Amino acid sequence: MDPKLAKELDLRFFHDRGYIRKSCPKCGDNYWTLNGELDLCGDPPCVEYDFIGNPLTNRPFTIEEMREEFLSFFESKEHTRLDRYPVVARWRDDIYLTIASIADFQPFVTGGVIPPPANPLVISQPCIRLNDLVSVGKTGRHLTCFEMMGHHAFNRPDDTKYWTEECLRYADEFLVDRLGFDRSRITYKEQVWSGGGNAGPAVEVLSGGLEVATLVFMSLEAHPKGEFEAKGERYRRMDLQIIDTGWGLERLAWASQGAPNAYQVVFPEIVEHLASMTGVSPRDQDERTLAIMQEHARVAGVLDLDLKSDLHKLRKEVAKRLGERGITTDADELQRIMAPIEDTYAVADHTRCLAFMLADGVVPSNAKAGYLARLVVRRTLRLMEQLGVTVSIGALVVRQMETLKHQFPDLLESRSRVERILELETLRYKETVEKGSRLVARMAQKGATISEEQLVELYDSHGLQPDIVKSVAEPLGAKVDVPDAFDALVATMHEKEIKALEEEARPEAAEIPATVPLYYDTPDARLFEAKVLWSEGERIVLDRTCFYPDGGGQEEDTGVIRYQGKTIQVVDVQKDDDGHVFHHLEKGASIPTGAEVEGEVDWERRQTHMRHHTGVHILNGAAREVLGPHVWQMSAYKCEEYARLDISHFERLTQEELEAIERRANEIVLQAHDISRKWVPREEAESRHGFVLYQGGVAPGSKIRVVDIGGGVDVEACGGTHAANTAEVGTIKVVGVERVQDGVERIVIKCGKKAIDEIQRRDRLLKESSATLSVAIDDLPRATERFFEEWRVQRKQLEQLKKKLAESQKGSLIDDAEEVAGVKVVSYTGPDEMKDLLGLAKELTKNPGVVCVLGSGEAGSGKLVVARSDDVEKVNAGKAVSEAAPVMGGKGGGKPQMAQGGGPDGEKAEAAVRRATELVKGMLQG
RNA sequence: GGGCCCGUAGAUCAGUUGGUAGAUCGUCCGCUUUGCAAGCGGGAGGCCUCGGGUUCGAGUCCCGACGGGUCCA
Repeated sequence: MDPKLAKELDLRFFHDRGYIRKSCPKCGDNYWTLNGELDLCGDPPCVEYDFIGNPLTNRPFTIEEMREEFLSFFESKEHTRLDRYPVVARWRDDIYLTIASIADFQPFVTGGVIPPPANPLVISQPCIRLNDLVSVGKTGRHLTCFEMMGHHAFNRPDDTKYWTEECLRYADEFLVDRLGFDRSRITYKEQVWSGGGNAGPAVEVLSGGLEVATLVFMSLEAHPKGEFEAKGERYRRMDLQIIDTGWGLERLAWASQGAPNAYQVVFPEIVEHLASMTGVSPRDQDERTLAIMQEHARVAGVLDLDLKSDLHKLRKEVAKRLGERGITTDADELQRIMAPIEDTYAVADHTRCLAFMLADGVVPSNAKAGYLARLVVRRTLRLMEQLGVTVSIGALVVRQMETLKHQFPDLLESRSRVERILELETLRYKETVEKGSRLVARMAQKGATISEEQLVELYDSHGLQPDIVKSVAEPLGAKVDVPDAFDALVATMHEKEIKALEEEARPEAAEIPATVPLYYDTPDARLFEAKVLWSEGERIVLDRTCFYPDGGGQEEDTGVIRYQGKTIQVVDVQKDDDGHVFHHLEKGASIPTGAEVEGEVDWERRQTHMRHHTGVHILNGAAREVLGPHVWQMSAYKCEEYARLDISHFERLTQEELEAIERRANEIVLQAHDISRKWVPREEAESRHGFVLYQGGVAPGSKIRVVDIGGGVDVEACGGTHAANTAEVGTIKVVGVERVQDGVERIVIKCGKKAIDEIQRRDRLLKESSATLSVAIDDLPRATERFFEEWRVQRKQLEQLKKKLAESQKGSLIDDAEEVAGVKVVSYTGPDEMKDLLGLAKELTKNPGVVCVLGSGEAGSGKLVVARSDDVEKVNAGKAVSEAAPVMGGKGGGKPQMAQGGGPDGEKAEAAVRRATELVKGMLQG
């Protein structure tokens, strides 16, 4: 640790109260304690839990009590209490899920871009971390979904709240005076924290072997020449000094109860509920089992094993440790006792995780954040199967919501949607397993073993876990070898996929001032005068411009720039991160720096873009109204020809839903709502509209441009060009839907004139079709159906007629055939199709002793078929065709019994037949 | 955002250097049986997802679209 950072943790708090600074002989970290006899630092794996059966507090707290205790304590210290943020980090583009309380305030508050919503503040933030998914239920402390309680202070040079000394005093007062912790059982361990480009000294608060809090003093930012060093990176002091604390709500409550694991404390109700169905209650067990469970908890918590690949190792290790404590057992017994209990805990945990994820609007999918939800759903379903839990996963998740309703009443609002989603997900999962099982069954019947390679393919392409494969294949008598490190195997396979993305080179123009965008303040201006600030080749930067650069899913404006009487086309407009707008001129053109120019935007194109962009916002608002608040813009694109909007939704849009959305969107157009487009401080916009603002992604900066249609019909942070009133959009016509990925529907629209063009085009198509069929447009569906049906029947009849024809031809052809070496050689040239020739050939060669050479020719295409009865082994049809087809300028081939060929010179078909016949005769005689 | 797999009869799936599309189940008809389960015989049912390309010839090879599945970040 950088000594300069360690010095910042050399606090009066420690010295005044008689703490001793020690170094842990096991991990080498420094820590502070009042207990002079203490040796190890108090952090697992250096020590084991000693609070199990020996609570750290003077009374047990439930989760609710502990949360309230914490929040109200810091309220009494002038902190403002905040409501939770969603577990889906909509305000971030670097993470999908909220993983810490500080994540709520990154990057804008922590980056000093906007002021915090309150200062100092306190919050209990539900967080989701899926990294340790496999450990959940087994270690006693891992949870996918937990509440991180945090008190945060944001100190600026001119406005300081509090720093290290106060932070430690608060911790001491809260733990000792409020909760009744024993001071001598608390150690404070010195750490360096870093993440997301920031760093700072930190203090881990440990007691009873449990880390109950981390106090981070975020005060550094990454800088190559910084004076501080942390974990190999250089950092320098930043203006903002942030108190970032994370207190584990579940851990505190757990420690206060001295329970064997966190799960019984966090969701006692749901665990009991599950136990009542499976008969595996963690409480209701015989003495020995209880003892095993208790010891298991103590030991499992500190073992740092890779559970993914080596659960068996954990069991063996625990069995060994239990032996040292006088309980004789082995890995198999442990597995038998612990697995159902661990699975029960995992189900309890996962369903709570899903309650938050789904309520906050995650739509399960095969990609992105939705994939994480599906992953958890499928894991849970599998565990439920193993446990024999028969209720639906939806019922369990709703039950979780019920138990959480006092603290988080909003969860239940989405109840019906969540139930529907989980119903669909359960169906999908079952289908995947069924389909996969059939596949495995087929593999298993054929061969003896299912290879490693096949296992990986089954998992990777068909979503089948090796244990499912095993359970299907082994009863069928096949062998399945599951490698120990299966997950690692899959991971290495995927490593090869990583490809470097090519960055598009952008010109450097950082030395000049940013271009003033005129398209925001005067959106109706199409003509402007400006000065060239920078010029290189065909690219120029102006001091101001009406040209909208490519961005926000909206294509750039085009138009012309006039200079010295010349009119130069602007073919592309791009913006860099520093606000320079680059105008790309037509090929070969250039304008020198310093020149005064006049620009004119192609107004037709711009207006179309505006209609399409506003149209997309309206469509988004309409979709949210029709389908629900889980609908979220996943991506959007607007160009001159069309616009498209990708939205999250859990099933395919039906025609009815699509029409309802289209109808509502056009209603909004007709209602002629005014559209306000204003730059608003970010925090103000967020507090007024919430994170729905960030439909189109998170915009940077302290001020964001809020596009508000009709005072709330749709409100988004957006930098695009928009109409002033919805009526200007004209018409919104949905022209297509597709499914981009599971849970994401793409709606393609055309607006205004483009909508009319499209409607007219479709009208023309209908008219053409109806004219061809000579029916009225209204009768088209029925008529096409009838025609298609007739065509099908007639095609069938034709086939049968041809077959009969071939039969009747057969007799005369055989009669006329030349006989060579006891074999009848049929030679024929007609006007037939290839298929008919083949049919005839088949008919002719049914009887033994026949060879036929059939041809047909028309201008541009000649065909040749040679076939023989099975017994005429001397003749090789393939050879005859391949040698005769060149007569028609073509090629051919096939099997010895039957071959076909052809060529472009159709008029020479007869010659080809003659040639082939000669060849056949030669074979018969030779 | 990236990778992999799939699309053939109502269903589940075969389809072999590219050479006239098959099986099983279901369905329909007949026979057998007191009836059921079933058995035997026979039949119907296919724009091989669509559009391009290569080829004398494509279900099969190549490209694209559409529809599904799955894994990873």
